[in-house]
Amino acid sequence: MNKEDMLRLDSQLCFSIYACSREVIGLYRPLLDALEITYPQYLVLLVLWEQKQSTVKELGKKLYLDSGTLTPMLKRMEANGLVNRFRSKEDERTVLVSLTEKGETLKEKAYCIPEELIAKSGLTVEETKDMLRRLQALLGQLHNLKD
Amino acid sequence: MNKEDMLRLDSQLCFSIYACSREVIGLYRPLLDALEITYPQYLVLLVLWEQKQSTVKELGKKLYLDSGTLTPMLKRMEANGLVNRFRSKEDERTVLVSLTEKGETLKEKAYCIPEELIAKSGLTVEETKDMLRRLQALLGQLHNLKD
DNA sequence: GATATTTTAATTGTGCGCAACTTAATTGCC
DNA sequence: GGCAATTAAGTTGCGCACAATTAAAATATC
Repeated sequence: MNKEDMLRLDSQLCFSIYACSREVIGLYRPLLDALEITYPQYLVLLVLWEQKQSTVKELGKKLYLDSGTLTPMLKRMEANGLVNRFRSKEDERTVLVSLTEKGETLKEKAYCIPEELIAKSGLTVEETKDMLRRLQALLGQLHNLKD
Repeated sequence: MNKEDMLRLDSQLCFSIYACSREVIGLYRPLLDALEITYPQYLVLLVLWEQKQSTVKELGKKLYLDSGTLTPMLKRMEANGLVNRFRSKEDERTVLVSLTEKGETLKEKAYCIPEELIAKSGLTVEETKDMLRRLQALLGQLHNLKD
């Protein structure tokens, strides 16, 4: 395979990966619009619906985002009444993030999102789980490559 | 599967898809930094290296980007001396984008990108092609879902 | 126990991504 | 030909991403 073909292959891969993630976000958008949240905000809420409270650092680790992204985003979410932010008493450096009543309640409306998307995609739950497994394997590989 | 488990599955999928595309871009970043271009600019150049000239509309179709994203990006690339932009004579609405000498030359430096990444990933060319096929199939499915 | 190092958020600045809107050219239709 | 509808870019405004820097608290080292 010559270098011209290699570059063409790279180009197709770059296009596909880029477009895929944006298509997925585009699928969620109308559903998330109904909850008046964005996709990254949905990710934060998904974490908080699981564990009620988190720190900025922990959110960053789970979502692969840094404070430069999270701080303004969490401030917007606070302004929209979804979360509370306050400094930890034990360690004044860390900021704790928790759900408000409104943020908690939003979970009820969110249950329909995976249901609608799975229905729309025509995938079975097992097929979806399999896709997840492959994605997570890929993510693990990618993460290790950075060494 | 109850709705709680469905939401958990959705959450893992959302995290994985989001993180994957950002990890990939992160892999390219150091290589693209050397060329002083960003990932989306690399995508534009990949198109122009293939066909020398394109329109904003055509670029948007290939990269799934609209003029609100492309116009300022192409202006930055023009300011960096990578591309020329000019209105078509036949149809004054359309803007043609072509490579400058500098943009053309950059291709030589870009050949090493797919080589380095394939080497780093440990994948064979065949495995990479297979991954591309699966990605393109997924992209096609996703695109059809919007109906 | 004072000082250097590390850790955690916040801030600043640049570049997308996209919705909504505007402007200007072209096409359709009568 | 004249006018409405369509099409292609551009503009505006907001929300991420992320690099680089700063500020403040905690920890390590001596």
